[in-house]
Amino acid sequence: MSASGNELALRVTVPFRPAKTGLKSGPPSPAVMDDRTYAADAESGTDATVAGWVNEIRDLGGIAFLILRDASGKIQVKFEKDEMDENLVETGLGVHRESVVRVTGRVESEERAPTGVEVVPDSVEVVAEADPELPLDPSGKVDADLSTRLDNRTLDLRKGEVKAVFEVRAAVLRAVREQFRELGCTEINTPKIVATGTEGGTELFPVTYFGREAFMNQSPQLFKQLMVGSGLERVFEVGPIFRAEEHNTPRHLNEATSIDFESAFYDHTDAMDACETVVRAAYEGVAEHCQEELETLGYEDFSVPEADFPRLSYEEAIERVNATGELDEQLGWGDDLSTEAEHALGEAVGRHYFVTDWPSEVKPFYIKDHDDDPELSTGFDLMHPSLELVSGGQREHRYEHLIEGFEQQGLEPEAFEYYTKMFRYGMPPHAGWGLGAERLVMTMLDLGNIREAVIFPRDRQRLSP
RNA sequence: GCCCGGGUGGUGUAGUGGCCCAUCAUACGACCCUGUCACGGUCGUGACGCGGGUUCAAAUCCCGCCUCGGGCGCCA
Repeated sequence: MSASGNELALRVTVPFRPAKTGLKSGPPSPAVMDDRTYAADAESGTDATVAGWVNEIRDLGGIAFLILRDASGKIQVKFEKDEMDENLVETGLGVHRESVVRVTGRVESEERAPTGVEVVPDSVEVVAEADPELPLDPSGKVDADLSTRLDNRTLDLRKGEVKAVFEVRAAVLRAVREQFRELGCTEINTPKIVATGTEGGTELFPVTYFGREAFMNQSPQLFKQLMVGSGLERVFEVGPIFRAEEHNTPRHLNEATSIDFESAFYDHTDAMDACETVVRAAYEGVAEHCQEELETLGYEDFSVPEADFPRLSYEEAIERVNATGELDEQLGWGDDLSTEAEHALGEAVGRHYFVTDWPSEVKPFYIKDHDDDPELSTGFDLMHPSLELVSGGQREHRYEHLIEGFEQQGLEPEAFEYYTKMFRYGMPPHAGWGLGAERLVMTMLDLGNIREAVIFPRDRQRLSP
Protein backbone atom coordinates (compact mmCIF):
# COMPACT_ATOMS: atom_id res chain seq x y z
CA MET A 1 0.00 0.00 0.00
CA SER A 2 1.67 3.18 -1.12
CA ALA A 3 -0.31 6.34 -0.39
CA SER A 4 -2.07 6.80 2.89
CA GLY A 5 -4.95 8.37 0.99
CA ASN A 6 -5.67 5.05 -0.68
CA GLU A 7 -5.78 3.22 2.62
CA LEU A 8 -8.24 5.70 3.95
CA ALA A 9 -10.45 5.34 0.88
CA LEU A 10 -10.39 1.58 1.25
CA ARG A 11 -11.32 1.77 4.86
CA VAL A 12 -14.49 3.74 4.25
CA THR A 13 -15.63 1.91 1.14
CA VAL A 14 -15.13 -1.67 2.25
CA PRO A 15 -18.04 -2.58 4.51
CA PHE A 16 -17.49 -4.48 7.68
CA ARG A 17 -18.09 -8.18 7.22
CA PRO A 18 -21.76 -8.69 7.94
CA ALA A 19 -22.94 -10.97 10.68
CA LYS A 20 -24.08 -14.42 9.67
CA THR A 21 -27.72 -13.93 10.43
CA GLY A 22 -27.60 -10.30 9.51
CA LEU A 23 -29.16 -8.73 12.54
CA LYS A 24 -27.69 -5.39 13.29
CA SER A 25 -29.18 -2.13 14.30
CA GLY A 26 -27.66 0.87 12.61
CA PRO A 27 -25.03 1.13 9.89
CA PRO A 28 -22.10 -1.28 9.40
CA SER A 29 -19.61 -0.83 12.19
CA PRO A 30 -16.08 0.37 11.55
CA ALA A 31 -13.35 -2.25 11.53
CA VAL A 32 -11.64 -0.55 14.43
CA MET A 33 -13.67 -1.03 17.57
CA ASP A 34 -13.10 2.28 19.26
CA ASP A 35 -16.27 2.03 21.24
CA ARG A 36 -15.49 -1.32 22.80
CA THR A 37 -15.71 -1.82 26.56
CA TYR A 38 -13.80 -4.60 28.27
CA ALA A 39 -15.88 -7.07 30.23
CA ALA A 40 -14.25 -6.09 33.50
CA ASP A 41 -14.97 -2.40 32.89
CA ALA A 42 -18.67 -2.67 32.05
CA GLU A 43 -20.51 -0.45 34.50
CA SER A 44 -24.14 -0.92 35.38
CA GLY A 45 -26.46 1.75 34.14
CA THR A 46 -24.50 2.41 30.97
CA ASP A 47 -24.88 1.38 27.36
CA ALA A 48 -21.88 -0.57 26.20
CA THR A 49 -20.45 -2.64 23.41
CA VAL A 50 -18.54 -5.70 24.54
CA ALA A 51 -16.63 -7.94 22.17
CA GLY A 52 -14.94 -11.25 22.72
CA TRP A 53 -15.28 -15.02 22.58
CA VAL A 54 -18.32 -17.10 23.41
CA ASN A 55 -17.19 -19.02 26.46
CA GLU A 56 -20.42 -20.88 26.89
CA ILE A 57 -24.15 -20.66 26.25
CA ARG A 58 -26.54 -21.80 28.94
CA ASP A 59 -30.03 -22.13 27.56
CA LEU A 60 -32.56 -22.66 30.33
CA GLY A 61 -35.63 -22.49 28.15
CA GLY A 62 -37.39 -19.16 28.41
CA ILE A 63 -34.16 -17.51 29.51
CA ALA A 64 -30.64 -18.10 28.27
CA PHE A 65 -27.19 -16.80 29.06
CA LEU A 66 -24.26 -16.24 26.78
CA ILE A 67 -21.00 -15.97 28.69
CA LEU A 68 -18.68 -13.67 26.78
CA ARG A 69 -14.94 -13.73 27.51
CA ASP A 70 -12.26 -11.20 26.66
CA ALA A 71 -8.76 -10.46 27.93
CA SER A 72 -10.15 -8.76 31.01
CA GLY A 73 -12.53 -11.48 32.12
CA LYS A 74 -16.05 -12.68 31.51
CA ILE A 75 -19.45 -11.03 31.34
CA GLN A 76 -22.91 -12.52 31.05
CA VAL A 77 -25.33 -11.59 28.29
CA LYS A 78 -28.97 -12.31 29.06
CA PHE A 79 -31.60 -13.40 26.53
CA GLU A 80 -35.23 -13.43 27.60
CA LYS A 81 -36.82 -15.14 24.68
CA ASP A 82 -40.40 -13.89 25.01
CA GLU A 83 -39.38 -10.30 25.46
CA MET A 84 -36.74 -9.94 22.79
CA ASP A 85 -36.54 -9.72 19.06
CA GLU A 86 -36.63 -13.21 17.57
CA ASN A 87 -33.68 -12.58 15.25
CA LEU A 88 -31.61 -11.20 18.08
CA VAL A 89 -32.21 -14.31 20.15
CA GLU A 90 -31.56 -16.58 17.21
CA THR A 91 -28.24 -14.90 16.43
CA GLY A 92 -27.08 -14.79 20.03
CA LEU A 93 -27.94 -18.36 20.90
CA GLY A 94 -27.21 -19.90 17.51
CA VAL A 95 -23.52 -19.09 17.64
CA HIS A 96 -20.95 -21.79 18.40
CA ARG A 97 -18.63 -21.69 21.38
CA GLU A 98 -15.43 -19.74 20.89
CA SER A 99 -16.88 -17.65 18.09
CA VAL A 100 -16.07 -13.96 18.31
CA VAL A 101 -19.12 -11.83 18.90
CA ARG A 102 -19.87 -8.22 19.53
CA VAL A 103 -22.78 -7.33 21.76
CA THR A 104 -24.23 -3.89 22.28
CA GLY A 105 -26.73 -3.33 25.03
CA ARG A 106 -27.60 -2.06 28.45
CA VAL A 107 -25.35 -3.08 31.34
CA GLU A 108 -27.54 -3.82 34.31
CA SER A 109 -26.74 -4.57 37.89
CA GLU A 110 -27.90 -8.10 38.72
CA GLU A 111 -27.10 -9.99 41.91
CA ARG A 112 -27.71 -13.35 40.30
CA ALA A 113 -25.11 -12.70 37.57
CA PRO A 114 -21.62 -14.14 38.23
CA THR A 115 -19.94 -10.72 38.13
CA GLY A 116 -22.85 -8.72 39.53
CA VAL A 117 -23.67 -7.19 36.15
CA GLU A 118 -25.12 -8.52 32.92
CA VAL A 119 -25.72 -7.15 29.45
CA VAL A 120 -29.23 -6.94 28.05
CA PRO A 121 -28.49 -6.89 24.34
CA ASP A 122 -29.89 -4.58 21.69
CA SER A 123 -27.74 -6.10 19.00
CA VAL A 124 -25.52 -9.13 18.58
CA GLU A 125 -23.07 -9.49 15.78
CA VAL A 126 -21.10 -12.61 14.94
CA VAL A 127 -17.69 -11.23 14.04
CA ALA A 128 -15.91 -14.54 13.46
CA GLU A 129 -17.67 -17.88 13.60
CA ALA A 130 -15.83 -20.82 15.23
CA ASP A 131 -16.04 -24.37 13.97
CA PRO A 132 -18.30 -26.36 16.33
CA GLU A 133 -15.75 -29.12 16.78
CA LEU A 134 -12.88 -27.65 18.77
CA PRO A 135 -9.49 -29.40 18.97
CA LEU A 136 -9.46 -28.75 22.69
CA ASP A 137 -11.83 -27.36 25.24
CA PRO A 138 -10.93 -23.82 26.34
CA SER A 139 -13.57 -23.88 29.06
CA GLY A 140 -11.44 -26.54 30.74
CA LYS A 141 -14.14 -29.14 31.37
CA VAL A 142 -12.06 -31.78 29.64
CA ASP A 143 -8.28 -31.99 29.90
CA ALA A 144 -6.01 -32.13 26.90
CA ASP A 145 -2.55 -33.64 26.56
CA LEU A 146 0.33 -31.17 26.42
CA SER A 147 0.99 -32.20 22.84
CA THR A 148 -2.62 -31.42 21.83
CA ARG A 149 -2.40 -28.13 23.68
CA LEU A 150 0.81 -27.11 21.94
CA ASP A 151 -0.65 -28.00 18.55
CA ASN A 152 -3.51 -25.63 19.35
CA ARG A 153 -1.72 -23.11 21.51
CA THR A 154 -4.00 -20.24 20.52
CA LEU A 155 -7.03 -22.02 21.94
CA ASP A 156 -5.00 -23.32 24.88
CA LEU A 157 -4.12 -19.75 25.85
CA ARG A 158 -7.79 -18.90 26.14
CA LYS A 159 -7.74 -20.85 29.38
CA GLY A 160 -7.19 -18.65 32.39
CA GLU A 161 -4.60 -20.87 34.04
CA VAL A 162 -2.55 -21.11 30.86
CA LYS A 163 -2.73 -17.42 30.17
CA ALA A 164 -1.67 -16.81 33.78
CA VAL A 165 1.63 -18.64 33.22
CA PHE A 166 2.56 -16.21 30.49
CA GLU A 167 1.44 -13.20 32.45
CA VAL A 168 3.77 -14.42 35.19
CA ARG A 169 6.54 -14.97 32.67
CA ALA A 170 6.08 -11.40 31.42
CA ALA A 171 6.16 -10.10 34.98
CA VAL A 172 9.40 -12.02 35.59
CA LEU A 173 11.05 -10.45 32.56
CA ARG A 174 9.81 -7.02 33.52
CA ALA A 175 11.08 -7.35 37.09
CA VAL A 176 14.39 -8.70 35.92
CA ARG A 177 14.89 -5.81 33.52
CA GLU A 178 14.03 -3.30 36.22
CA GLN A 179 16.44 -4.95 38.64
CA PHE A 180 19.23 -4.92 36.08
CA ARG A 181 18.63 -1.24 35.61
CA GLU A 182 18.89 -0.77 39.38
CA LEU A 183 22.22 -2.56 39.20
CA GLY A 184 23.43 -0.08 36.62
CA CYS A 185 23.34 -2.40 33.62
CA THR A 186 22.82 -1.52 30.00
CA GLU A 187 20.63 -3.89 28.01
CA ILE A 188 22.34 -5.25 24.93
CA ASN A 189 21.51 -7.56 22.03
CA THR A 190 24.17 -9.85 20.64
CA PRO A 191 24.08 -11.74 17.33
CA LYS A 192 22.16 -14.96 17.04
CA ILE A 193 23.84 -16.03 13.84
CA VAL A 194 27.49 -16.65 14.62
CA ALA A 195 30.64 -17.98 13.03
CA THR A 196 31.74 -20.18 15.94
CA GLY A 197 30.25 -21.71 19.04
CA THR A 198 31.01 -20.77 22.58
CA GLU A 199 32.81 -23.92 23.53
CA GLY A 200 33.11 -25.90 20.33
CA GLY A 201 31.12 -26.89 17.33
CA THR A 202 29.27 -30.05 18.28
CA GLU A 203 25.94 -28.95 19.63
CA LEU A 204 25.10 -26.09 17.33
CA PHE A 205 22.47 -25.70 14.65
CA PRO A 206 24.23 -25.04 11.36
CA VAL A 207 22.85 -22.42 9.03
CA THR A 208 24.00 -21.19 5.66
CA TYR A 209 25.03 -17.58 5.67
CA PHE A 210 25.35 -16.34 2.10
CA GLY A 211 27.09 -19.53 1.18
CA ARG A 212 29.28 -19.63 4.28
CA GLU A 213 29.01 -21.98 7.22
CA ALA A 214 27.44 -20.35 10.24
CA PHE A 215 25.58 -21.38 13.41
CA MET A 216 22.72 -20.35 15.62
CA ASN A 217 24.26 -19.01 18.79
CA GLN A 218 24.41 -21.27 21.80
CA SER A 219 25.01 -18.47 24.30
CA PRO A 220 25.84 -14.76 24.26
CA GLN A 221 28.81 -15.62 26.51
CA LEU A 222 31.71 -14.37 24.43
CA PHE A 223 29.92 -11.28 23.11
CA LYS A 224 28.73 -10.08 26.49
CA GLN A 225 32.26 -10.54 27.83
CA LEU A 226 33.58 -8.29 25.11
CA MET A 227 31.18 -5.60 26.32
CA VAL A 228 32.69 -5.40 29.80
CA GLY A 229 35.82 -4.16 28.09
CA SER A 230 33.79 -1.58 26.16
CA GLY A 231 32.50 1.69 27.48
CA LEU A 232 29.42 -0.06 28.81
CA GLU A 233 31.17 -2.08 31.54
CA ARG A 234 28.04 -3.71 32.94
CA VAL A 235 25.48 -5.31 30.66
CA PHE A 236 22.58 -7.71 30.48
CA GLU A 237 20.73 -9.45 27.71
CA VAL A 238 17.46 -11.32 27.50
CA GLY A 239 17.48 -13.35 24.35
CA PRO A 240 17.16 -16.70 22.64
CA ILE A 241 19.80 -19.38 22.72
CA PHE A 242 19.86 -22.47 20.51
CA ARG A 243 21.16 -25.91 21.40
CA ALA A 244 21.14 -28.82 19.00
CA GLU A 245 21.34 -31.45 21.73
CA GLU A 246 18.99 -34.34 21.12
CA HIS A 247 17.83 -34.38 24.69
CA ASN A 248 14.34 -35.47 25.52
CA THR A 249 13.40 -34.34 28.98
CA PRO A 250 10.79 -32.12 30.65
CA ARG A 251 13.46 -29.53 31.46
CA HIS A 252 15.32 -28.97 28.18
CA LEU A 253 14.48 -26.91 25.13
CA ASN A 254 16.30 -26.54 21.85
CA GLU A 255 15.41 -22.88 21.82
CA ALA A 256 15.43 -21.24 25.22
CA THR A 257 15.53 -17.75 26.65
CA SER A 258 18.70 -16.81 28.44
CA ILE A 259 18.93 -13.99 30.95
CA ASP A 260 22.58 -12.98 30.89
CA PHE A 261 24.59 -10.68 33.07
CA GLU A 262 28.21 -9.57 32.88
CA SER A 263 30.08 -6.87 34.74
CA ALA A 264 33.54 -5.39 34.70
CA PHE A 265 35.41 -5.26 38.02
CA TYR A 266 33.25 -7.99 39.51
CA ASP A 267 34.53 -11.22 40.97
CA HIS A 268 32.47 -14.38 41.26
CA THR A 269 31.11 -13.43 44.68
CA ASP A 270 29.86 -10.09 43.35
CA ALA A 271 28.25 -11.96 40.48
CA MET A 272 26.51 -14.31 42.91
CA ASP A 273 25.23 -11.32 44.86
CA ALA A 274 23.79 -9.86 41.67
CA CYS A 275 22.34 -13.22 40.72
CA GLU A 276 20.53 -13.64 44.00
CA THR A 277 19.22 -10.08 43.78
CA VAL A 278 17.84 -10.61 40.28
CA VAL A 279 16.24 -13.98 41.06
CA ARG A 280 14.58 -12.59 44.16
CA ALA A 281 13.45 -9.51 42.22
CA ALA A 282 11.72 -11.81 39.75
CA TYR A 283 9.76 -13.41 42.59
CA GLU A 284 9.01 -9.99 44.07
CA GLY A 285 7.76 -8.72 40.74
CA VAL A 286 5.42 -11.66 40.41
CA ALA A 287 4.19 -11.31 43.98
CA GLU A 288 3.52 -7.64 43.34
CA HIS A 289 1.93 -7.74 39.89
CA CYS A 290 0.40 -11.18 39.55
CA GLN A 291 -1.83 -11.74 42.55
CA GLU A 292 -4.77 -12.58 40.32
CA GLU A 293 -2.73 -14.96 38.18
CA LEU A 294 -1.29 -16.68 41.24
CA GLU A 295 -4.79 -17.16 42.54
CA THR A 296 -5.87 -18.61 39.21
CA LEU A 297 -2.92 -20.98 39.38
CA GLY A 298 -3.86 -22.01 42.91
CA TYR A 299 -1.02 -20.37 44.83
CA GLU A 300 -2.16 -19.17 48.19
CA ASP A 301 1.27 -19.01 49.76
CA PHE A 302 3.52 -17.71 47.00
CA SER A 303 6.58 -16.33 48.66
CA VAL A 304 9.83 -14.70 47.70
CA PRO A 305 12.85 -16.87 48.55
CA GLU A 306 14.67 -15.61 51.60
CA ALA A 307 17.87 -13.68 51.03
CA ASP A 308 21.37 -15.10 51.54
CA PHE A 309 21.14 -18.25 49.46
CA PRO A 310 23.55 -20.77 50.99
CA ARG A 311 26.85 -21.05 49.15
CA LEU A 312 28.22 -24.57 49.22
CA SER A 313 31.60 -25.31 47.81
CA TYR A 314 31.71 -28.19 45.38
CA GLU A 315 33.55 -30.19 48.01
CA GLU A 316 30.88 -29.49 50.65
CA ALA A 317 28.17 -30.30 48.14
CA ILE A 318 29.68 -33.71 47.47
CA GLU A 319 30.04 -34.40 51.16
CA ARG A 320 26.42 -33.48 51.78
CA VAL A 321 25.21 -35.65 48.93
CA ASN A 322 27.21 -38.57 50.27
CA ALA A 323 25.87 -37.92 53.77
CA THR A 324 22.27 -38.27 52.58
CA GLY A 325 22.93 -41.90 51.73
CA GLU A 326 20.51 -41.55 48.82
CA LEU A 327 23.03 -42.59 46.21
CA ASP A 328 24.15 -46.13 45.54
CA GLU A 329 27.70 -45.02 44.98
CA GLN A 330 29.57 -42.32 46.85
CA LEU A 331 30.68 -39.33 44.84
CA GLY A 332 34.35 -38.59 44.53
CA TRP A 333 36.23 -35.39 43.80
CA GLY A 334 35.92 -34.53 40.10
CA ASP A 335 32.58 -36.25 39.60
CA ASP A 336 29.84 -34.14 38.17
CA LEU A 337 26.63 -33.88 40.16
CA SER A 338 24.20 -36.27 38.54
CA THR A 339 20.49 -35.52 38.38
CA GLU A 340 20.00 -37.93 41.25
CA ALA A 341 22.70 -36.16 43.26
CA GLU A 342 21.16 -32.76 42.53
CA HIS A 343 17.82 -33.97 43.79
CA ALA A 344 19.29 -35.47 46.95
CA LEU A 345 21.20 -32.26 47.62
CA GLY A 346 18.20 -30.08 46.81
CA GLU A 347 16.11 -31.98 49.27
CA ALA A 348 18.79 -31.69 51.94
CA VAL A 349 19.22 -27.94 51.47
CA GLY A 350 15.54 -27.23 50.87
CA ARG A 351 15.93 -23.85 49.16
CA HIS A 352 17.87 -22.04 46.44
CA TYR A 353 21.61 -22.51 46.86
CA PHE A 354 24.87 -21.90 45.06
CA VAL A 355 27.49 -24.51 44.37
CA THR A 356 30.89 -22.81 44.14
CA ASP A 357 34.55 -23.67 43.60
CA TRP A 358 34.09 -26.38 41.01
CA PRO A 359 37.09 -28.35 39.80
CA SER A 360 38.66 -26.38 36.98
CA GLU A 361 38.51 -29.36 34.67
CA VAL A 362 34.69 -29.46 34.55
CA LYS A 363 34.27 -25.79 33.74
CA PRO A 364 34.86 -24.12 30.36
CA PHE A 365 38.01 -22.27 29.33
CA TYR A 366 36.66 -18.80 29.95
CA ILE A 367 36.08 -19.44 33.67
CA LYS A 368 38.94 -18.16 35.80
CA ASP A 369 40.72 -20.42 38.27
CA HIS A 370 41.38 -19.36 41.82
CA ASP A 371 44.70 -17.50 42.03
CA ASP A 372 45.82 -19.58 45.01
CA ASP A 373 44.64 -22.92 43.63
CA PRO A 374 44.63 -23.58 39.90
CA GLU A 375 42.73 -26.83 40.44
CA LEU A 376 39.71 -24.87 41.63
CA SER A 377 37.64 -22.60 39.44
CA THR A 378 35.53 -19.58 40.31
CA GLY A 379 32.63 -21.14 38.47
CA PHE A 380 29.31 -21.40 40.28
CA ASP A 381 25.84 -22.74 39.68
CA LEU A 382 22.62 -21.52 41.22
CA MET A 383 20.35 -24.41 42.04
CA HIS A 384 16.66 -24.53 42.71
CA PRO A 385 16.10 -27.59 44.92
CA SER A 386 14.85 -29.42 41.85
CA LEU A 387 16.85 -27.94 38.99
CA GLU A 388 19.90 -25.98 37.90
CA LEU A 389 18.98 -22.39 37.06
CA VAL A 390 22.19 -20.48 36.57
CA SER A 391 25.76 -21.05 35.56
CA GLY A 392 28.36 -18.35 36.10
CA GLY A 393 31.76 -17.37 37.32
CA GLN A 394 34.60 -14.95 37.17
CA ARG A 395 36.14 -14.89 33.72
CA GLU A 396 39.71 -15.31 32.65
CA HIS A 397 40.68 -11.82 31.56
CA ARG A 398 44.42 -12.35 31.14
CA TYR A 399 45.28 -12.85 27.48
CA GLU A 400 48.04 -15.44 27.93
CA HIS A 401 45.99 -17.53 30.37
CA LEU A 402 43.02 -17.39 28.04
CA ILE A 403 45.00 -18.67 25.05
CA GLU A 404 46.43 -21.40 27.28
CA GLY A 405 42.92 -22.38 28.32
CA PHE A 406 41.82 -22.71 24.71
CA GLU A 407 44.67 -25.04 23.97
CA GLN A 408 44.06 -27.12 27.07
CA GLN A 409 40.49 -27.73 25.98
CA GLY A 410 41.57 -28.67 22.49
CA LEU A 411 40.13 -25.55 20.85
CA GLU A 412 41.91 -23.51 18.24
CA PRO A 413 42.35 -19.94 19.46
CA GLU A 414 42.46 -18.74 15.83
CA ALA A 415 38.76 -19.48 15.37
CA PHE A 416 38.03 -17.20 18.30
CA GLU A 417 40.37 -14.41 17.35
CA TYR A 418 37.54 -11.88 17.22
CA TYR A 419 37.19 -12.60 20.93
CA THR A 420 40.73 -13.16 22.16
CA LYS A 421 42.08 -10.15 20.29
CA MET A 422 40.18 -7.75 22.49
CA PHE A 423 41.90 -9.18 25.56
CA ARG A 424 45.07 -7.51 24.30
CA TYR A 425 43.60 -4.05 24.55
CA GLY A 426 42.64 -3.69 28.17
CA MET A 427 40.12 -6.25 29.39
CA PRO A 428 39.26 -5.68 33.05
CA PRO A 429 38.61 -8.48 35.53
CA HIS A 430 34.96 -9.42 35.17
CA ALA A 431 32.30 -11.92 36.11
CA GLY A 432 28.78 -12.85 35.13
CA TRP A 433 26.21 -15.56 34.66
CA GLY A 434 23.41 -16.90 32.52
CA LEU A 435 19.97 -17.73 33.89
CA GLY A 436 17.43 -19.91 32.09
CA ALA A 437 14.24 -17.85 31.95
CA GLU A 438 12.00 -20.84 31.33
CA ARG A 439 13.59 -22.76 34.18
CA LEU A 440 13.03 -19.82 36.47
CA VAL A 441 9.34 -19.69 35.54
CA MET A 442 9.04 -23.45 35.67
CA THR A 443 10.47 -23.73 39.17
CA MET A 444 8.62 -20.64 40.37
CA LEU A 445 5.26 -22.07 39.34
CA ASP A 446 6.15 -25.72 39.84
CA LEU A 447 5.31 -26.59 36.24
CA GLY A 448 5.72 -30.23 35.33
CA ASN A 449 7.21 -29.56 31.93
CA ILE A 450 9.37 -26.67 30.72
CA ARG A 451 7.35 -26.52 27.51
CA GLU A 452 4.51 -25.08 29.55
CA ALA A 453 6.64 -21.98 30.11
CA VAL A 454 7.07 -21.31 26.38
CA ILE A 455 4.25 -20.35 24.08
CA PHE A 456 5.65 -22.13 21.05
CA PRO A 457 8.38 -24.45 22.34
CA ARG A 458 11.06 -25.98 20.19
CA ASP A 459 12.11 -29.47 21.12
CA ARG A 460 13.59 -32.51 19.45
CA GLN A 461 10.33 -33.28 17.64
CA ARG A 462 8.48 -30.01 17.49
CA LEU A 463 9.20 -27.41 14.85
CA SER A 464 5.72 -25.98 14.49
CA PRO A 465 3.65 -24.15 15.39
C1' G B 1 22.03 -40.89 22.01
C1' C B 2 20.56 -45.10 25.62
C1' C B 3 16.49 -47.29 28.59
C1' C B 4 11.16 -47.70 29.91
C1' G B 5 5.89 -46.94 29.08
C1' G B 6 1.86 -45.30 25.92
C1' G B 7 -1.26 -44.35 21.10
C1' U B 8 -9.31 -46.14 21.53
C1' G B 9 -15.06 -40.92 18.86
C1' G B 10 -13.39 -33.58 18.24
C1' U B 11 -11.19 -33.77 23.49
C1' G B 12 -9.98 -36.74 27.90
C1' U B 13 -10.65 -41.88 29.15
C1' A B 14 -12.51 -47.59 30.40
C1' G B 15 -11.39 -52.02 28.25
C1' U B 16 -4.88 -57.13 28.55
C1' G B 17 -7.74 -63.02 23.48
C1' G B 18 -14.45 -64.49 22.69
C1' C B 19 -18.58 -61.10 27.72
C1' C B 20 -16.85 -55.25 22.56
C1' C B 21 -21.10 -54.15 15.67
C1' A B 22 -16.25 -51.07 22.42
C1' U B 23 -17.31 -47.84 28.64
C1' C B 24 -17.83 -43.11 30.78
C1' A B 25 -17.39 -37.79 30.70
C1' U B 26 -17.29 -33.62 27.72
C1' A B 27 -18.12 -31.62 22.94
C1' C B 28 -21.51 -31.88 18.68
C1' G B 29 -27.02 -32.44 16.63
C1' A B 30 -32.42 -32.58 17.98
C1' C B 31 -36.13 -31.77 21.70
C1' C B 32 -37.80 -30.04 26.91
C1' C B 33 -36.80 -26.33 30.71
C1' U B 34 -37.45 -18.29 32.84
C1' G B 35 -31.71 -17.31 36.93
C1' U B 36 -27.83 -20.57 34.97
C1' C B 37 -22.81 -19.97 36.89
C1' A B 38 -18.97 -27.55 35.53
C1' C B 39 -27.06 -25.60 34.65
C1' G B 40 -30.35 -29.92 34.43
C1' G B 41 -33.28 -33.76 31.57
C1' U B 42 -34.50 -37.13 27.11
C1' C B 43 -32.83 -39.03 22.49
C1' G B 44 -29.08 -39.26 18.74
C1' U B 45 -24.19 -38.92 15.69
C1' G B 46 -19.18 -40.17 16.37
C1' A B 47 -13.19 -43.97 17.70
C1' C B 48 -9.38 -49.02 18.39
C1' G B 49 -2.03 -44.70 14.91
C1' C B 50 -0.19 -47.30 10.06
C1' G B 51 1.43 -51.95 7.74
C1' G B 52 2.27 -57.10 8.23
C1' G B 53 1.77 -61.67 11.16
C1' U B 54 -0.23 -65.46 14.96
C1' U B 55 -5.28 -67.43 16.04
C1' C B 56 -11.43 -70.60 14.83
C1' A B 57 -11.44 -65.52 17.08
C1' A B 58 -7.22 -59.44 17.98
C1' A B 59 -8.44 -52.84 20.65
C1' U B 60 -6.06 -56.86 23.46
C1' C B 61 -0.49 -61.31 21.47
C1' C B 62 4.12 -60.86 17.96
C1' C B 63 7.21 -57.92 14.24
C1' G B 64 8.29 -53.31 11.61
C1' C B 65 7.22 -48.18 11.03
C1' C B 66 5.15 -43.55 12.66
C1' U B 67 4.02 -40.83 16.95
C1' C B 68 3.53 -39.16 22.26
C1' G B 69 5.26 -39.21 27.27
C1' G B 70 8.80 -40.44 31.22
C1' G B 71 13.93 -41.83 33.25
C1' C B 72 19.21 -41.13 32.22
C1' G B 73 23.31 -38.62 29.90
C1' C B 74 24.35 -33.29 28.87
C1' C B 75 23.10 -28.68 30.20
C1' A B 76 20.22 -23.05 31.20
